[in-house]
Amino acid sequence: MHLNIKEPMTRNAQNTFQGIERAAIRLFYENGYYGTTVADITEAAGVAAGTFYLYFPSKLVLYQHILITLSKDIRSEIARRVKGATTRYEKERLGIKAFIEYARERPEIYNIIWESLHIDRRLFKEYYTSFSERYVKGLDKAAETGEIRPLDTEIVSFILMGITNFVALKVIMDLGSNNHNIDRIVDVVMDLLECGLFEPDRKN
Amino acid sequence: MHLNIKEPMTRNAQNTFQGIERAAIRLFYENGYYGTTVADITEAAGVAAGTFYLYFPSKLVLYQHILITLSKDIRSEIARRVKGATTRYEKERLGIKAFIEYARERPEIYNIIWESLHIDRRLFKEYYTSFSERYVKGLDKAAETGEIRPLDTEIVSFILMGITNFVALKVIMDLGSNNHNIDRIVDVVMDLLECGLFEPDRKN
DNA sequence: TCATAATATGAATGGATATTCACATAGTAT
DNA sequence: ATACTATGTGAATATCCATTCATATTATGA
Repeated sequence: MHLNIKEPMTRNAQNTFQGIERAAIRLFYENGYYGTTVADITEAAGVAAGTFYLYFPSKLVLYQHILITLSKDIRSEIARRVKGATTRYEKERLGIKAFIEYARERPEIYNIIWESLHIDRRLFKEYYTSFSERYVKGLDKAAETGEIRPLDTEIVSFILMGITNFVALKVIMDLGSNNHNIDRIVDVVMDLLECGLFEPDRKN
Repeated sequence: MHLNIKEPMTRNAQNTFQGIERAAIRLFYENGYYGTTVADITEAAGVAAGTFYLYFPSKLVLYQHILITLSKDIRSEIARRVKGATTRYEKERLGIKAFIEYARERPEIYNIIWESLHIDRRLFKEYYTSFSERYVKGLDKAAETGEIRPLDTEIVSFILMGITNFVALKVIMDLGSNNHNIDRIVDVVMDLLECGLFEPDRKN
C-alpha cells in the first residue's frame, strides 16, 4: 500500500514532518480521529495549515501512516522484550507483560489501533490477522516440541490476544481495582494458562 | 442518566420512533457514528429531517440511547441462555457460546459498543465495569463452592471477557479460518479453561 | 363540528473544517 | 550573484451537516 506521503528532504523539514506526526499521535489519542482537526494538528505542531499538505495528501493518509508506524513499533518492541526467553512459557509471560507495560507507557498506540475499526476496517483486519499469524507460528513450534498442548493454534492466538488486550484495557483505563501491580496481574494470567480455571475434580 | 428523549404517544409515532432507532443501528454499524449523518438516518427511516428532533435532542443522545438499549439486550440475552446451567463450568460454556452467537447474529451491537470508546468514554467504561462486576459475583460464588480455583476474580473476569470478545471478533470479521463451526471454537476455549495451555510436565 | 395537542415537513441557517492557492522565504549549487 | 528547488504561510474556498423553525397535517376528545 503506497500512501503518497512526501518525505522531507532537509533537516528542518524533517523536524516539521515529525512535529506533525507527534502532534497528531497525541491529539488522535486525546480526542480521537474525528475529534481532531487538521488545524488542531498544525497548531500543536507550530506550523501553518498549508504546511500539512506539503507532506500528507489528506488527514486520512496521515492516520494510516501513523497506524502502520505504530503497529510496527509495538510489534518490534514486544519481539525485543521476548527475545531472551528460551521456553514457550517464558515467551508467553514476557510477551504478555511487555504488551501491558507498553500499552501503559504509550496508551496512544493502543487507542489508535482500536479506533482503526471505525476508520479503515481493512487496516484493522490486517493488523489483527498478521498479529495472529505471527503468534500461530510460535505456537505451532511450541506444539511440535510438546511444550504446549495440542490445540487449534489459530483460535488460541485470538484467545491470547483477547486476554492481553483486555487486561491491558483494564490497566490503562483503570477499570476495577489493583491496576498498579502489573507483575501480579501477569501472575494471574500465567496461573490460568498453566492450570486452567476450574478445579480438576470439579469440572462438571 | 436522563437523556431527554421524547417518548412517542401514539401508535404511528411509535413506528416513527422505532424506524429511526432501527435505521440508526444499521447505519452506525455499517458506516460508524461519524460516517452517519442525521439526514442518512431520517432518509433510511423514511421521515423528514425535522422529525428526528421531535424525539431526540441530538445525534449523540440517540447514540447513547441505542448503546444503553443494546447493552441491556446483550446482557439479558446471555443471562437467558445461561439460565439452565447448574455448574459454573456449564455456565461458562453457555455464556461464551451465547456471546459469540449473539455477536454473529447481531454484529451491530458488538461494533456499536466498541465504538463508544471514541464517542462517550464514560459509557464505555461503565459498560465493561458493570459487565465485569456481574461476572465477578458469579465467579466469587463458584470460588466459594470450590468449583473454580482461587484466583483474583476481577482479573479473571477481564481475561474471560477478552477471550470471548476476541474470539467473537474473529468469527464476525472472519479473521483467519474455520469461523463457521462455533461449537468447535467453544470447545477449544473450554479445553484451555479446563487444562490450561501448557503441557503439565513442560512448564518451564 | 370544533378545538387542541401531537406529529410531520423540508427548506433555511450557521458553524465547522478539509483542502487549495497565490505568494513568501530559505537553502543550495553553479 | 543568480537561478532553482524545497519549504512555509494563512487567508479564501467550498462542502458538509447538525439543528432550527415556520408551516402543515393528523388524531382525539368534547
